[in-house]
Amino acid sequence: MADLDALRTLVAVGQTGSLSAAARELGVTQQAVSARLRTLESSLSSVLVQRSARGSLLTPTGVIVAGWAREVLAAADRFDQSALTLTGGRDKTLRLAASLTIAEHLVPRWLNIWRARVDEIPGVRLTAENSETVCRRLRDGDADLGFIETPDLPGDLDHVVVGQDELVLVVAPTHPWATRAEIAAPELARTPLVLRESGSGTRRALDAALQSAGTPRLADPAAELPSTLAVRGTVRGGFHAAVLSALAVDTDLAEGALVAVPVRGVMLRRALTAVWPRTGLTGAARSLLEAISGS
Amino acid sequence: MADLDALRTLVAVGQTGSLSAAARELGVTQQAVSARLRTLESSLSSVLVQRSARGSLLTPTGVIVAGWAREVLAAADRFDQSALTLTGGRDKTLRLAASLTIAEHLVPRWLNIWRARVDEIPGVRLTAENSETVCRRLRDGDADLGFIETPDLPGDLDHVVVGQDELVLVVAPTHPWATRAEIAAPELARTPLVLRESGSGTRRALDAALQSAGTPRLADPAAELPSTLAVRGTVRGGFHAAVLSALAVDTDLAEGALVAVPVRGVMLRRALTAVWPRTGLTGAARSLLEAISGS
DNA sequence: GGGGTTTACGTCCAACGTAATCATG
DNA sequence: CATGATTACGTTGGACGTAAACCCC
Repeated sequence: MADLDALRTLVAVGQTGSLSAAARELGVTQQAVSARLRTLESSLSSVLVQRSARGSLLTPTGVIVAGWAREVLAAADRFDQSALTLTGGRDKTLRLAASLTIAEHLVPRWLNIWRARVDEIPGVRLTAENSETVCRRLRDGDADLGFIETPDLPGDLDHVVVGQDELVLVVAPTHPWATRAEIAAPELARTPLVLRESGSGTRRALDAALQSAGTPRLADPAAELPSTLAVRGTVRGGFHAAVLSALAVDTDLAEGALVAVPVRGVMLRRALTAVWPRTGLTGAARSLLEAISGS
Repeated sequence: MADLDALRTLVAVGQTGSLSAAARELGVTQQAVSARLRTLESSLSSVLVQRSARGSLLTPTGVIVAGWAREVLAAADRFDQSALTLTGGRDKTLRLAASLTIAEHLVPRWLNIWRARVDEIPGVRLTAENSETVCRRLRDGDADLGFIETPDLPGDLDHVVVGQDELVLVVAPTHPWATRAEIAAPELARTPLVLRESGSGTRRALDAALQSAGTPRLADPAAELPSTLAVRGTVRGGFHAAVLSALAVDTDLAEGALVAVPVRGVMLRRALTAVWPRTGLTGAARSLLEAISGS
């Protein structure tokens, strides 16, 4: 609805107190700022800026809209920061290889913490792939540090546990299970769920957990979808339940779009492990690991 | 850097598993989707989608980028939701009037909770103004429910406390105080701070708290700025400290862009109060209040 | 007169839709 | 041959910069 440039403009006006100053900061003409603002104001049908002959102030409405805008811009900045790690700098960059869930949710967070603790962090290049590939890259010297979520650790690499990932049973708020206090493991196992294709890390972890809890094997899935994204979408539709990483659904849970249902009789949890070659940690990798574990 | 439509497109492709399906969902031609995707891919210089003659799948990189994109889109959706409350529907809408900090940070959150708990919430119109104006609107029948953060409650309105707002002393991570265990109230009072103009609610609250703690009056400010936005920016510059609402800086604190320093010897805290006319609460207002307090 | 702002106008690029082409199961 | 993707091309609208005018201390 509202484009990012318009929001950035509003915030700049709020910070500087003048359209022209905001224009200088943004590197556009003052007229462009004026135009952007009027477009934004009309699209919200609210007056956001009190213009005057010597400076402009945000109206009360402008203040709160600018506050809301800051949230969006912060999210966009985080995206840009994360995206930068895909291409990475040239030399002296820290090369990370992480399995999907970790690369998506945890690595950006860790890099943020690292940035806050260390004055100047080196460039980072992040690649996302499955656990076996992560380990192969480390052996081949194509990566300095890896993160995996499988229980089976390779013997020829050093490792340390850096966190836990919990799997949670989620349903839409309208689903019958949404109001259940808990679901017993066997009932979960025999109910058709929305699942990733077999072989996916999350599905293997669920399988393994149920098996070690002694419940019957998983029922045939209600649907088998190629991505967590698609699974989430289907669950929000309201007809089926799924088991997903807590990391993947935490915002949905916080917003109330999905509901977590406790499962009794099985430990749905797996360790997240950092791995690196026996030849040792590079300085940057060691520094990052320290930042992660110190948090 | 990346525009929202491109991100939306990527997510749609991930959910549907095909460019054409995504195009239908987005209401554009399939060619447009193809073009958007290629622009995005080249701007990130990464392959995000594995195209094939019968469907397309996200690459591992595509999966994590789509995940990051979802965060941005969720933030944008929250913005749109909040922005809707500025114009509001027509009749049967709940008219809220809130002071700035509450309107900016809390009302959107409360409405989300309300939405999650009640099947269908009515339209909402939100106006932001200072506490006196909020009360006047309630008396005049121009609003159904108000939220204020002043300690002085008008006697002719009903009220209930709905939360607490904490004021926190914040500095940049590079500021000398960033590593201090605590600051004593008198030291805070005699240090020039970055403040809002006198008369602002936050400044009055700080003044009152220090006074009731028996410390000397506040020193002359290091700078007097017209908006919290500007104050935040100056503090991030690193030279000065400020006292701001915890609500206004929580994301900065979480990201490590600012550091909170405990203050000893003074209670920097104020109640957030819902107020409404003696004539009673409307049904919608009562329902909202219940959702807030039940959370 | 020196910020600060708006109005007017011409330019240009980026995004889209139509149409034709290619690939695959 | 139906489905899905790309390439090619012409149109257009929105966003920007230049220029001129206005307003207030």
